Amino acid sequence: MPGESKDARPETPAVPAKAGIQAVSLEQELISRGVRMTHQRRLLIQIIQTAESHLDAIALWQRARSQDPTLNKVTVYRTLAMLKKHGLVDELDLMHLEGGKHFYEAKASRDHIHLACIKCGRIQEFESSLFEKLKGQIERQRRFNIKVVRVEAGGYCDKCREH
Amino acid sequence: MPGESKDARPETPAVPAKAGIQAVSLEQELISRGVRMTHQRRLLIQIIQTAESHLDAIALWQRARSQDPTLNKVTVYRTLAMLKKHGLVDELDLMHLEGGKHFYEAKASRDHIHLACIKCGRIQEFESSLFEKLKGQIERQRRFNIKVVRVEAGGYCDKCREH
DNA sequence: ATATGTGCAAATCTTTTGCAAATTC
DNA sequence: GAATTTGCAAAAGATTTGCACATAT
Repeated sequence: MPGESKDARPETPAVPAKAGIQAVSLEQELISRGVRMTHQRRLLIQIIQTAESHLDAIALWQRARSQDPTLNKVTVYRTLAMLKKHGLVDELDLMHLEGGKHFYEAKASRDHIHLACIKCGRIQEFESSLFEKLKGQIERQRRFNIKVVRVEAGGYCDKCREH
Repeated sequence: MPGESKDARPETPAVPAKAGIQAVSLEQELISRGVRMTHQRRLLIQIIQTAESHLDAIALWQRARSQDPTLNKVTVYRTLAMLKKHGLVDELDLMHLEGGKHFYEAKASRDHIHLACIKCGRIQEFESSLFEKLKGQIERQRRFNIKVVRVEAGGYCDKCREH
């Protein structure tokens, strides 16, 4: 399983996704990159693309199993690793509100921030041009070539604010 | 066989020692909050405060053990949970360059961004007033009461940039 | 035909839990 | 002395690996 993991750092650095891969094109995108398509992969990426919330590996597996009961958990991890390597999904922690789980979402056209309410657990998304500016500042000032960014905030949402 | 031993990437370069809450005051802070002090806790917070890099639970445990060989790993996890509960440490993932580990640092006086190089593994810190503005924008526009924020970027550092 | 992906079982790693003994206030 | 914390052993989760078999191109 070359390129997948054993070593923490991917031996082949992730291929960056150009910002903005449309929902429909994930499969096409993979094919164009020479990735072999299997029905397991098709099923998994379809679920990821249409999920209404952020799924962790097990949740994704459970949904996939309802369509194909033989699909193995390991295949889910391997597929996620492959998508990550291609920069087609973002991996989130959502402030560890649910322990050490990792959550996934199809790479959005524009980076967004995740706001996790520590009281009710709701996850909101937030886009901002300031965020884009901030990225530009980092790239310029540090000459750092950003491939992925993650911003997560934990706190109280409007409905749960303490007075 | 816990620890950094199996990690292939060179030891992460030093990151400036944290001094958000002054070295001496973490213990005072805990005491003032009615937290019972034990020599285990004193040892652990001293290590966290003086660490030159971000430590995960096992790395912290190994350092502590060299001072007190009887200190149990479980105590490390429990102490970290306690510090997190009091908001005295920040928990980081550093873009999962090292798998699912969580890293800790004493809460700094000013939030900063972590830049993780996906090639050499170096972690840089970055402060910016744009970041402060962004937080303000989130709080106002979403009426979201931020308690913790984490910004992490993965990419190529100035020394590892491609081309 | 052949490289690549999958399922299965087992291994790793990280973190959590139950409980008796030790420690702090 | 009562409440809290620790160590130890064991459990629980999450993710990875080795290998024979199945599948895609």
